[in-house]
Amino acid sequence: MTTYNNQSKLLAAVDCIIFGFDGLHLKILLIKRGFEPALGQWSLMGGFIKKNEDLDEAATRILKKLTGLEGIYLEQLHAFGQPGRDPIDRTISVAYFALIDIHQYEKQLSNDYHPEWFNLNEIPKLIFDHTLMVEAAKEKLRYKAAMHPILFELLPNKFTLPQLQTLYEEIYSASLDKRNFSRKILSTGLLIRQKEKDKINSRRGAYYYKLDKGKYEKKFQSFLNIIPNSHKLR
Amino acid sequence: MTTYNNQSKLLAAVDCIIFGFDGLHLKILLIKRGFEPALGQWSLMGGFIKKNEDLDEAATRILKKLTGLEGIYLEQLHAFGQPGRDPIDRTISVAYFALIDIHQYEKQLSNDYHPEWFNLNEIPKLIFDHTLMVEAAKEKLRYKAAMHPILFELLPNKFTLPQLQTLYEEIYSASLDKRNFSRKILSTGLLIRQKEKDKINSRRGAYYYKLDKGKYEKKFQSFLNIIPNSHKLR
DNA sequence: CAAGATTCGTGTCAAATTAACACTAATTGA
DNA sequence: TCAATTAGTGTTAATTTGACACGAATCTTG
Repeated sequence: MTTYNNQSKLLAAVDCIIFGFDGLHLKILLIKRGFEPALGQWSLMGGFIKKNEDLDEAATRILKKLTGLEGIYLEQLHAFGQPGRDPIDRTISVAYFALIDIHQYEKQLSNDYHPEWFNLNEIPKLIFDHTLMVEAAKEKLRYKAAMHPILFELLPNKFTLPQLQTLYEEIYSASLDKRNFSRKILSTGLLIRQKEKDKINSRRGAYYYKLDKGKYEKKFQSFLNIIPNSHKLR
Repeated sequence: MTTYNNQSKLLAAVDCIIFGFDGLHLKILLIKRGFEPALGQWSLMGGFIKKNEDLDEAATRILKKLTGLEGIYLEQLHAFGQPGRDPIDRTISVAYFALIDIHQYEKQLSNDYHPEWFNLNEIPKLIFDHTLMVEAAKEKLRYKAAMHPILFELLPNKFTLPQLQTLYEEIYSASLDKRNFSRKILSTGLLIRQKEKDKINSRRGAYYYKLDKGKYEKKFQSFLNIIPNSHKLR
């Protein structure tokens, strides 16, 4: 026997939950589905896995197709395989979540997909089980960000501590003490203060910081405890 | 258009990494593959996903087929989809990991699969990408157990603190201070001390404990910090 | 150009948590 | 009954955490 007989084949797809942060709110990028079924309805960006493509490759390809971006933080989230989740044909979808700097994205809007950013609490009805996927992605992002220095991926190359704090506050719907926050963040040693200040968002101006890339790679697995009592969440 | 034309279909499978603990060592259960290709080689227990089956269902079915057990801790680990990972036909496999009480298993060995338990550091060469899967499962188990009270799943209904400590020590290749260990574990309030003692493993005997199931469900998300400096691991 | 408004940046202290550490108690087997 | 083994427990010092408030820098406006 050199084939697997009698096993039913099915379609395999990838869907991407793309997070961005506009300085105030955490958002995800949705598209208007361009083909039947559910043409015109809001959907995650996705696509079928090609014949000679690995899952990660497929996700990277799809992310690039929508955003034009490469070298993005991308992580496999979960495989979804309910029979009937796609009404047309049995399809397993492997969901990925991506964190992008929303400003890099905005520069190049040229798409057939009519993509739009939605605040997390204003997400429209989505096709299939995409709402489930988004929920799972939100949860995983919160889980992971409580322990790993991951949220930098949502900010520009240079960012300020107030920006970073706002992002944490948005993600955890919590307000944080800025003295404790900066103490914890700076104690990781991951940030390098720049000489320039951001004078756009305040009169006085806040120092820009950059990630220490070397330490970032090494320390990625380190656990932060940015959110006081984050272990009591949920 | 009411079908997805021109998309290539493929096979979808589930593979299970089954962990057990014999009181001394953490082990995984492997089988001798019963069909070509790679007949007779060591492999994870797995199977194709059926026509009307969800992924979790498939994993549950496969776990039951091998161990006879139901109601087992089972969690999706990762989807593996390298083209060519199965030399016969393009197959995506969704890996699950399971934690079982090895003693419940031992009671009923009656299998065509010739299953055997292997210590984690004595795992033989496995087919396809199963070695990768096992590595990922080990890592995830260590990650998760550092923060969630999950290891009880590997122990019998009644267990002693020394047993539990040995399990933690085995998983993290660390030796722990038993005073600090018991303080931390008991402070979760998850354990209920029984009146009987385990007189098998020591002369003096150690109290048995049972899980407080109610609190366990509620507190599952709680973060423990059993391993001092677990955040410095890896 | 002075006064007011805004937001940034920083330090202390008390409370809680953590890690390090050693001895007595219970039981069995010789 | 003595020796050997393993269980069970408490204190202290160090570290980490959370709560808390004010002066500094800069821009705007009158």
